[in-house]
Amino acid sequence: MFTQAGYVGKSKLDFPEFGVARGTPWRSVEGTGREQGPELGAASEPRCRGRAGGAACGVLQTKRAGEMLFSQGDRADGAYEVVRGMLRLYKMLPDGRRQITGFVSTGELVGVTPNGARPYTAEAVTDLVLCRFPPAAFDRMIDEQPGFARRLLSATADDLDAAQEQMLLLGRMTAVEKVVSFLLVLAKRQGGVLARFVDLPMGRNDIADYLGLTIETVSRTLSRLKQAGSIGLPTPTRVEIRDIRRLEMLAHDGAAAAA
Amino acid sequence: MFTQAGYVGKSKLDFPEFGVARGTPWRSVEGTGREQGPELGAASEPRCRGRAGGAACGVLQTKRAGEMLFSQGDRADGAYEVVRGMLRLYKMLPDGRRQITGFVSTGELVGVTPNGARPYTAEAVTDLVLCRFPPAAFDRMIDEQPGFARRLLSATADDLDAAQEQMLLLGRMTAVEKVVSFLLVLAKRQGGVLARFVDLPMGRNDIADYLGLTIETVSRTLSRLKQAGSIGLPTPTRVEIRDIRRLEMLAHDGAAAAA
DNA sequence: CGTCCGATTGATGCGGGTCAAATTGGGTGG
DNA sequence: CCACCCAATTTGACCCGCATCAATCGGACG
Repeated sequence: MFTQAGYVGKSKLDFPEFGVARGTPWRSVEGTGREQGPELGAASEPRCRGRAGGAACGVLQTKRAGEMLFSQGDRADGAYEVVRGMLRLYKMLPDGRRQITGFVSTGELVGVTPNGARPYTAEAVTDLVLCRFPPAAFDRMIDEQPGFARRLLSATADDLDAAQEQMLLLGRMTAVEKVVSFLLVLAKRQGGVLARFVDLPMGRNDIADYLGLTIETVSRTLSRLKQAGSIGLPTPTRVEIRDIRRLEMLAHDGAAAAA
Repeated sequence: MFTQAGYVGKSKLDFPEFGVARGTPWRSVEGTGREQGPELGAASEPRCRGRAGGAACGVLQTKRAGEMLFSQGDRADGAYEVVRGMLRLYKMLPDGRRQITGFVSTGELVGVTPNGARPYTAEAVTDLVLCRFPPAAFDRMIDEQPGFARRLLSATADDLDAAQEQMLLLGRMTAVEKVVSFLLVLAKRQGGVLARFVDLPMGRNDIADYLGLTIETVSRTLSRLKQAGSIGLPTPTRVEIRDIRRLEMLAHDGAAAAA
C-alpha cells in the first residue's frame, strides 16, 4: 500500500533503440577534450548507441567530481544519460539554502524536455561519464519510434511519483525516519531487496540537503543508529545493515525505538 | 532565475483535440446517477469533447466535497480532467500523517499514466464536476494524434518541476516563507500577476498538510501577517493582498520582517 | 610527520509542535 | 427572521526536536 519508492535518481528509460550500450568502451569525448575518463581505460567506441533513423545521436563527455553540468536558469539544450558515476540535482534559495531534489545514477536520464530554462542545477557527485542527446534526437525518436513517447512519459511519471514520495518525507517525517528511509531506498537500489552493505557516494552535506536536515543531525542520527546496533559504519561512506527489521520499523514510525 | 512555480495543481494539457469544451453545459453523469451537479443548471452536452478518430471518449461525473475519487493503491483506471471545482492529492504514513502533494483546479488533468496502482489518493476539496478518460483513449491519442504525446510529456514535466519546487519549500523554508509563498502562488494563478483578493477553497488542515506545518502554525502565521498589515482576512477563506512588496520579500527571506 | 577537509561530538537556543481553551461564523430548525 | 449548534479557526501556554555555534577527531595526501 505504501510503496516507499523514495527519490534517489531519475528516469530510467530502458528503451533498446536508444541510449548507451551498457559496458561499451569508449575513447574520445566532447567538450573539455579529455582523452581519458576517470578510471576507464582507452578503447574504441566514441559514440552512444542512440539512433534516429540510423544516425548516431549521442556524444560522450566527462566531468570531475564537483563540476557543474548545467545550472538553474541555463537555456536547456538536450538531455544526458549517466554512463558512469552520480549526479546531484538541486534548487537553491537566494540566501544559499539548498534542496537536493534527486541523485542520478548510472543508466538514468536527466534533463529531458528541452524547452526553456533548466529548472535545477546538475553537478557531479563523483567523477562522471555522460552521454549527451541533443533535443532534435528526442523529437525524432518521439515522432518516429512507436512506443518511445510512452516510455518517456512513463519514466517521467515515475520521477514525479518519486518526487511526491520525497515530499511526504520532507514534510512529515522525523530525522530518524528520514535517514533510515534514505538508507533503505539506497539498499534496495544497490542490491535488490537486501544488500548487507550500502555505499554512500555523496557526503553528509548532500545527504542533509536531500533530507531537509543539517549535517550535524544526519551525523548524530547515524551515530545513534550505530550505537543501537541497527547499522555499522566501517567507513563514513559505507553502511552495514545490521538489523533490517528494526530499520523497517523506524522508517515509518520513529517512535518504534522503544521496542 | 528562481522561478517559484509553486505546486498548486497538475497538468494543464491545452490540446484542442482533447478534453472538455470549456463552459460546455451538461446534463447526465456516470456513476452515482445524479442528474444535476452542484451549482450547475441542467443543459444539453453529456459528454466531453475528447475524441480519438471521431468517437467521444470522456464521460462526465460529479463528486461532493470530501468524497474520494480514488485511493492510494487502487488499480489505476484512466485519467480525469477537473471541469469544475478542486481536488486534493495526498500520500499518508501508516500512523495517519498526511502530505498533500498538490491541488488540482479547473481545467487540469490528474491520473495520467494508467499503469499499475495509484500512487496517491484523490479527494474532492469542493463539489466537483469531472470528466473521465479511459486508458484506451490516451493510448489512441498518443498513437494517432501527432504532438499529443509531446504535450502530455511536457505537462508531466511541468508537474515534476512544480513538485521539485515544493520539495525546496518543504525542506528548506520557514513557516512564514511557506505560507507567504503559498499565498503568492495562489494569487498568481487566480489573477495573473496581481490579484488583490485570493480565495482559499481548502481549509487550514489542507493548507497545513500541503506546507508541512500544523493547523495552528498556519493560523498563527496568517494572523501575524494580518496584524503586520501585509494581508487582510475578511473571511477565513479569503485573503486580501495588502503589501505585495513585503510579501515578496518574506517569501524568500523570512528574516526580512525587520525592514 | 604535518596539513587539511569532512565527519563527529558537545552545549545551548529557538521555531514550530502539542495540548488545551476560547471564539467565530455558516447552516439548520423553530 | 432569529436563536442555536457544531465544526473550523484562532489564541494561549508549554515543551521538544532539531538547528546553531563551537570544538575535536580522523583519515587522505603531500
